[in-house]
Amino acid sequence: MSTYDRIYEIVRQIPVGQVATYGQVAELAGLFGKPRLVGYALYRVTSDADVPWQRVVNAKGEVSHSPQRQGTDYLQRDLLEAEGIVFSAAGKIDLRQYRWQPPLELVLKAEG
DNA sequence: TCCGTGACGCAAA
DNA sequence: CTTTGCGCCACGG
Repeated sequence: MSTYDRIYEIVRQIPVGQVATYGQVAELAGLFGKPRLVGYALYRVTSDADVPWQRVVNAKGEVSHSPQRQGTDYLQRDLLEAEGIVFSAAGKIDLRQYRWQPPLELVLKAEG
């Protein structure tokens, strides 16, 4: 069970139509204060990995862009809109509405 | 073993 | 609103 495996484990539990932030996923994976690791992990996700990577956005409710992604950022937005998530004119998601509330059991597990 | 490489978050100015 | 600076580290070659 590698660090990245723990991250993927959390992401797999985000329900359709909801999103989590990188920081949130990091905490639930027992990596408080290390949100970058989540980004690094998602960067390595492959299409056959069964991980809904599109449901992870940054703390501002935006899809994070990077030259390295080569268009998958637009794919991410498309996938989310297909799940019913609405983007503002500024390209942002209302986290108050769509943020995933993880089950208490998961939170307690993260706190160890 | 060493090193380059990154989808972030937050506070301050 | 924007720009800095810093924390932080697994993974592949």
